[in-house]
Amino acid sequence: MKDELLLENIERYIHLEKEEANLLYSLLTPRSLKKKAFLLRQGEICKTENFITKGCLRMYSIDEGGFEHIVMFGVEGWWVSDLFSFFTETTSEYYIDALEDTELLQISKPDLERLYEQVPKFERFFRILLQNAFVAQQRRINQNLSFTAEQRYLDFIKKYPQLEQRIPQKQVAAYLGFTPVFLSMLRKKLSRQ
Amino acid sequence: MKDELLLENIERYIHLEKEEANLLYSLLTPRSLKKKAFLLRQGEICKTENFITKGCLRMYSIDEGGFEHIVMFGVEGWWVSDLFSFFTETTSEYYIDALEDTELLQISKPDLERLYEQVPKFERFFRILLQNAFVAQQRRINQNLSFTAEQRYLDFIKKYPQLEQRIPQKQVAAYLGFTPVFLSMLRKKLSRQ
DNA sequence: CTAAAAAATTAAACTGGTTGAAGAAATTAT
DNA sequence: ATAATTTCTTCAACCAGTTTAATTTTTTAG
Repeated sequence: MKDELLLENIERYIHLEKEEANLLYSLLTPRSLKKKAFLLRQGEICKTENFITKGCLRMYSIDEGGFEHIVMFGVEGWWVSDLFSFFTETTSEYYIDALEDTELLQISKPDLERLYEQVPKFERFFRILLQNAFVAQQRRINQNLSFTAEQRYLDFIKKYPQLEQRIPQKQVAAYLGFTPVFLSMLRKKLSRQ
Repeated sequence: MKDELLLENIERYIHLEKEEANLLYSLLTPRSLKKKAFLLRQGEICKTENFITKGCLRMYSIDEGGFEHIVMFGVEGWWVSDLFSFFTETTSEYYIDALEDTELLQISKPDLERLYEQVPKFERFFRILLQNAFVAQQRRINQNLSFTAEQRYLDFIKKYPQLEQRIPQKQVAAYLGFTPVFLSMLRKKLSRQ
């Protein structure tokens, strides 16, 4: 049932025969994460790509001053992992933890490479995923450069209306790049108008 | 001779037989761009991936206030294009122009797909390219969130020392996300210490 | 259900970075 | 070479967003 989420996700870009889908599932490992549990910590190597079937993750760094900065959120239907660490097998600078109880499907690097070899189509699929992620990031860089804090917030709630309801405001602030105090002032100001 | 730059670039990730390299070159078109000439304008579709053999390009947006924001630079050995526009064949929000007289090798989308089909290794190569670009962007997002303007500038000159010499300071400011005036003040302050 | 902890609000003082304007320096075109 | 244009610098007034800290509200854990 929730497996269908992954197949839907994939079939948007490539068509899979039943055996190919079966091969994929034979290589995936389900995993549950309780709220606040870590999937990855700074200094560890990210060993898997992770597809979220339920729940919500965030990937973030902690700066010298101890402040958290969120580089990405993930919810149902999204892939989340530190691709740099995963691909290069070097230690990660990021943490990934669960903002809600979360269910994942995980694939390891050797298994992913096996998959590419046996069904080259998958290499295409993961390239397309990466393209989409790349484009979303580019958009974010551009918006961080050209938008004010207020514009970025309005764009965020427009783009992820569900997400804003699900997660604490301080996480939104840590994603948008300003303080929770400032976000609170912003919201007040916007609600008055 | 400068063709070798591309081969070196590719051979870092995949090994090419002579025929495969020949096929690649048969699909590449050289192009020259005079300084200030446009490779892409907002509203156009980005028809090619572009490998720089000489010179320097920037990809940027112009906001409502008329300010330019640089999402990426490219110099010799780099690939530059609006991947979103290229992949989806939709109009671009960006401009790409030359900061110096520039020489390119271009490949069109149909030719790239021909290349993937005939030599699937290339799909791997371009996926790796995309991975690297993705990681660089993620790093930039994280730095924009966690670093001050001064830290970002110091990181920039450390990471691209050559580039800072080659391009006007105002372009550096448009990349880092602050004003040329502020950059000038920063440089003065840093030179005093 | 209650206590404890975490998150959100408010206000005031403050700071990093902007704005506008004017002159100096460097680059470009003729 | 010279004029025209673009870029860089400097300064002072200004504003968007931060900081600190106290209070209230919401969430979590037992």
